[in-house]
Amino acid sequence: MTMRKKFYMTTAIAYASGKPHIGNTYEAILADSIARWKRYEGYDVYLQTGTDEHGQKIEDKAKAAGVTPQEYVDRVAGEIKRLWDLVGTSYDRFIRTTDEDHVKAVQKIFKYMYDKGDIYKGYYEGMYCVPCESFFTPSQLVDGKCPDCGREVQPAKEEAYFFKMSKYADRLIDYINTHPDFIKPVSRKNEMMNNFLLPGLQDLCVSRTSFKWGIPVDFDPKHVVYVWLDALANYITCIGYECGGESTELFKSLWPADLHVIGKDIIRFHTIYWPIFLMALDLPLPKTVFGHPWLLQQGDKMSKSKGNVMYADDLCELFGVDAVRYYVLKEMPFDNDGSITWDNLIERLNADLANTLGNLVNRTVAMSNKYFEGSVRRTDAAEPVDDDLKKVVTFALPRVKKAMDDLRIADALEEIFNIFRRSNKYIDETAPWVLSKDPEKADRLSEVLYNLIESISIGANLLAPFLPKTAEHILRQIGTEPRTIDSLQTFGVYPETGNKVAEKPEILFARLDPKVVMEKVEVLTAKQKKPEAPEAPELPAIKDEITYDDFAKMDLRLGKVVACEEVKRSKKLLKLTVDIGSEQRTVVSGIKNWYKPEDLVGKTVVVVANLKPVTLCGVESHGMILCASDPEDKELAFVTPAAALKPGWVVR
RNA sequence: CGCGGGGUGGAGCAGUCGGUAGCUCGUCGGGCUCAUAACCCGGAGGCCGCAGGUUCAAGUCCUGCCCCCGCAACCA
Repeated sequence: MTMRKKFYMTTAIAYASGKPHIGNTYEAILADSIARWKRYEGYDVYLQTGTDEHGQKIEDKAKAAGVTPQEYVDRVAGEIKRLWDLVGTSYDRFIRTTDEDHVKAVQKIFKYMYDKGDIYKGYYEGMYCVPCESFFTPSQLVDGKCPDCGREVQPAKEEAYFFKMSKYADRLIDYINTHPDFIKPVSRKNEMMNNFLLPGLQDLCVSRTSFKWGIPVDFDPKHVVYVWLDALANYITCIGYECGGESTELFKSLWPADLHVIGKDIIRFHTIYWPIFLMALDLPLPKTVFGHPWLLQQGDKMSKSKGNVMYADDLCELFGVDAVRYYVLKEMPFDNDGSITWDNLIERLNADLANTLGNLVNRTVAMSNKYFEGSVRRTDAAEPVDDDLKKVVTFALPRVKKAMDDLRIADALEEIFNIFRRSNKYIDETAPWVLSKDPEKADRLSEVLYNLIESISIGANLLAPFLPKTAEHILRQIGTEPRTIDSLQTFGVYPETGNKVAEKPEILFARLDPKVVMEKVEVLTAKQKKPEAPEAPELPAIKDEITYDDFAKMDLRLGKVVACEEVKRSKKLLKLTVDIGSEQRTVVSGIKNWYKPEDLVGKTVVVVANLKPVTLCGVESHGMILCASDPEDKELAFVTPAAALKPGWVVR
């Protein structure tokens, strides 16, 4: 008996802060398709997915919802699992980071790293907001105030645990350089190298005391483990890794992972921190980390505030699971972001699923019934025209295989659909309806239909990993069962005689009428938007009371902009030269998105004249220009006096 | 001069080693009637971002410039 080769793959675990949109769900579909393909190829696949349930954000959301964090994540994790199930994700375990085995395992890992000396206790320095109990780096502050509540912050330091990243950096650089398959697509590899590894890694703060909702450090319970260390560890804890002890057989047989499927936004965590954590545990590194692109709605990120969110359950209800799977798999390029729009969706489904595939199956089954009462029989009445069909059909497997090895799912689907396109053409070439008029041609007609059914059979088998239900449906209609992957390169495995197709062809995918669909979409999105309405951008709370003396500390002056230019290499900064009467000041302001330099020259603005200078993108800024904006910074304008007053006059 | 990716017919993309510019959709015309107004064939539509250079020959190599997008750095 031969052991089948194992293939351990994972998705990222989904952050349980809210309902995931179709872009998030895409990852589950993508991973599932790869998993099913690998299984079909004969691998013993273990697919891991789940939810990431700790962290401040979840603690806050729970508080806002008036429930405990556990209640909150129970609800969201349930929703995520439901969606993953809905789209057919064939996972072996759905882990939750609140699962008891995971929690215990993470505590052991933390302890092990600490004992080993890779984690040490130090101090986290930053600006602290007392009411919020939060630390911020200077860059996170808004106008020098707490970004959450807008109150004063003070320099403080907090006890924290740090991980010695630098210790393993050289080994990691070496690993990445000698393992070209480690980071895919390669463009991401350079990004990581140049931005993080080569400049030198900072030690990473791996514990928090500012919130409670996390895995407690068991030997120092006022700390919780940093969410990323917690989350990344799921890849080993879920299969039974026992730190400093005997891991399960499952773990021993599966680790190292063959493939982590993740979004491109978290490549850094998976190609830098995760491998380094593994090195600290003396575990081998995963073979490939695939950072897939994003699915965008009309080129925009989906977000609730934009009101353009599409959810997997809505889409499945409108179009069916396989249609949704097909779209996201097909429309996603390898290293560019894909896009989903209602129009595209409808067009794609009509053209490929309804027309090319659905109609092919339908007409073939209909002809079988019409001409032979559904009986399929091979007659060997071959003609040269058959050769190209057979060639295309039997060559599909190696092509699909190649595409899948490169993780090019869209290309794989394209190859499969070539079978169906070629088959449609074959019908035209052979014109069965003409053959049917000549009783002498009955054998030839039978052979033509056999060829078609065999082609469809091979195509359906190839399609199964991507569109499982559809494949099954097709096979049922042509009266056959799934077959082995190797048999797909042989034309004529479908029984030569005695099989029957379904008596009545069923519509595989009905053509969609854009008008009808859009009406349903309107209903859906209207429903979505309603509860959103009260959530409209709220104004920040009024800050704590101050005294007149506090106010008087500020020196506000009118200034006339005498020159203005962009700060090069910056995205938002303008460098202004402002005449404030007594002198000319250089002030840097982040308003490039709203103003062009020439718009500002000659304008009178209000300058905070006694603000401590700072350097921004290499330019020293002496002061600040007062501006007003909405909470989301969509609109912004500088403040100017109602009459033409002189530069240097005091504002109070 | 921070790093990297990209600009190809209306849309979305391919173009490996430089050698007549392809695919899917849409569009126009034709064909067919087994089928879900579907299927098949054909046409139109591209100075392959701009400007130079190397070459017998460049979308493909080199140089410069413009624009977009990631990542990094700052919205005082």
